[in-house]
Amino acid sequence: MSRESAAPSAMPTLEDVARAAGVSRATVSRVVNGIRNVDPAIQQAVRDAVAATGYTPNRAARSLVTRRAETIALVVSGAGDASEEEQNAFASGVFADPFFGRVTAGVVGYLRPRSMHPVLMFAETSAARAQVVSYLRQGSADGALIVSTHAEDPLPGMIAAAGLPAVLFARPAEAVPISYVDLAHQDGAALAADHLLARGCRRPVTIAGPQDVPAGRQRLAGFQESMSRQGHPSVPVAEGGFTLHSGAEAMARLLAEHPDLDGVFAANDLMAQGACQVLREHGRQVPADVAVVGFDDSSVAAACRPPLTTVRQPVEEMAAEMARLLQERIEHPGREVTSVVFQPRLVVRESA
Amino acid sequence: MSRESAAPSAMPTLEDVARAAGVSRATVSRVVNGIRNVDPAIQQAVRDAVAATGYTPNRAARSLVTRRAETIALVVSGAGDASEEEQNAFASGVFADPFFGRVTAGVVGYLRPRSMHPVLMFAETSAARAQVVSYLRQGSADGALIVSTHAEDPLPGMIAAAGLPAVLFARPAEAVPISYVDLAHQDGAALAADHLLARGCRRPVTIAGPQDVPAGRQRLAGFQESMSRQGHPSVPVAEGGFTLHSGAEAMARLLAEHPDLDGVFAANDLMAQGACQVLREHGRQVPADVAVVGFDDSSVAAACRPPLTTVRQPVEEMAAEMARLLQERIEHPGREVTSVVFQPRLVVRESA
DNA sequence: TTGAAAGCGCTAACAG
DNA sequence: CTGTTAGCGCTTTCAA
Repeated sequence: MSRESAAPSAMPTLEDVARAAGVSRATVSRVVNGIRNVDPAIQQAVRDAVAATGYTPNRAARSLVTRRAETIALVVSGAGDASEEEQNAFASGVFADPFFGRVTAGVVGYLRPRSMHPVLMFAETSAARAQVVSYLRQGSADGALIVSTHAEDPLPGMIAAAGLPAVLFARPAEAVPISYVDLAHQDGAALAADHLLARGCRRPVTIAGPQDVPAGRQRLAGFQESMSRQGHPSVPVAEGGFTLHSGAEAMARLLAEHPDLDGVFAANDLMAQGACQVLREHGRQVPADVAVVGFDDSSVAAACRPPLTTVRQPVEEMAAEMARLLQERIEHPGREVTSVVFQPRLVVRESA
Repeated sequence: MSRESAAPSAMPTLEDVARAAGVSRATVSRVVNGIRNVDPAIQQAVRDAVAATGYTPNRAARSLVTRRAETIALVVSGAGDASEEEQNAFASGVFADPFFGRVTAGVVGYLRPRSMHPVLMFAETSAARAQVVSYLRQGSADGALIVSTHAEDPLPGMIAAAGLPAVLFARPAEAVPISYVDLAHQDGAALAADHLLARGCRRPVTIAGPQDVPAGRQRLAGFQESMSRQGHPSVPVAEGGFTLHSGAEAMARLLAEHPDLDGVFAANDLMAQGACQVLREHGRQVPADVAVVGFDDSSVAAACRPPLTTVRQPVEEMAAEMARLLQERIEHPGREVTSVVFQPRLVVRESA
């Protein structure tokens, strides 16, 4: 038999439990919600009745009166307006970067112990962005955790304008009254510069991230500044797009123009991995001939050959903090927005 | 000013719109839900009122009466009972495999045009599994899309026993009255075997997936069977765990025991990539000295050096089909469970 | 400490 | 074609 019993229609309600326990709905509600001032004996009776009936509170009914969905949205946002095909590519592409998996893990790590689960949304088109706003306005979620992939992302502004609770990963390009968590990217890049120089690099180059993304700009600035302060005022730069492929291409360009380079700082691990591949294909040993430092300490850093020396961005902790900030904001809508900036640290492996 | 206006308390209701339009709640409800039989003039008046008031239907209220959450759960399930630390590792580890990103993309691709969004849940401990069941029983989601990482996963059984709508990715180890989508793994592995032999391999070996996972077992069986039929009754096997690292280790073992090998079939791309790394480190050229075929056609296949010849598993389409089957099941609970098996195909790149 | 009663915002008969 | 009327299942004053 592959026919299932129609369980849903038989779902017991508070009323059923109340009848079974010989008390009122209100009393059952109280013990279910752990409110004191209920006679221990009755409390036990209710608990038995709950077990006997297999009662589970109906979330919609509860939300209707509490005005809380007990759900938050995790939205991966982009800019622009992609075609439907590009949309799907966006969704798979996003997870090709281990970064988002870490964000997810951090968010779930915080939410789950609190019996909450994130609703996953992508917002790379104006229609999708409108869907996100409407989702929140419907009360389907109490707030949003937003991870933008572009600086000109209009979503934070839309959310702020609608007065909806949200927290961003990374400070937005233009000031918006929304809390965010971020990393001291410049400090991290400086760490990379210092390490490269300390191990004796004479001709450093860098594969920068996209310069229309704050993190990309800041990492480059931090690297250049530290280098410049230490006698390397103009380090060759090739811009990549935070992908493995773009990192490989950038490395090839750099190699062509500066064959004598002996150290490279890639603005993320994926590009560092691409750089390592190209370096090897050009017969350069890493780190013997060329030292490579990445950024993020994502899963590819350890998997890369050789394992990548990199700047650690504590994504999971940052994501958890984001969730915490959001919850705080949902509970206390009046409070000032507060942001948290994490400090990176260098993780030395074999590539430099 | 960083204080936001308290929008939520002022959310307009159907009543407000009705008053503004000079009609009844029911009429407003009708036009909002696109039900015919409403005078065009009134329809317009209502639409204007909706726009004027900025009305958005309250999801909880609607769910309460329709008994539909319009939400589905996407659960990544495991077996066993991990510690809290392992739990977080599970969550990040899951997304380290591009497979899950593709599943997510496929699911979202189907759901989004229907204004639905998945709630992401991990279920690798008994407590987490209980949370999933309770989440569904609460009516927080209308059904579940389950992707198991282990064969002994008890979740499908629990879901089936509770009579909750669900669809699985991959056929469960023991029969459970739940629909599933799956791939003809054996056929795919046979494709790989044929290709290896066709290009002249004389001493093939294989890096199998974990043998406690059906897909792992089936891919090995399909490969062996096809090989055996073509004169290679006992191909050397090393078992891996579907991770890059395990693939590298398996390759090293195989290389040590069978230095003359000239072709390897890895049961997934990640392991194939690990194999390529080890092969290169041992001075073997791919594909000149050793041909390598992977499985999945995940994002790493194209990124690998050299690009991987692999067996394509149309994960996105399978995931979308899963969502479709679930929706069907939610709408027609009485119907028989139906499953769909997809056919793999070979994607030839450079590694073989 | 407990119960009665009033909704939360919406949909869905059922009349008209 | 439109309005009236019941609730959906739950929380929460307010009395008792």
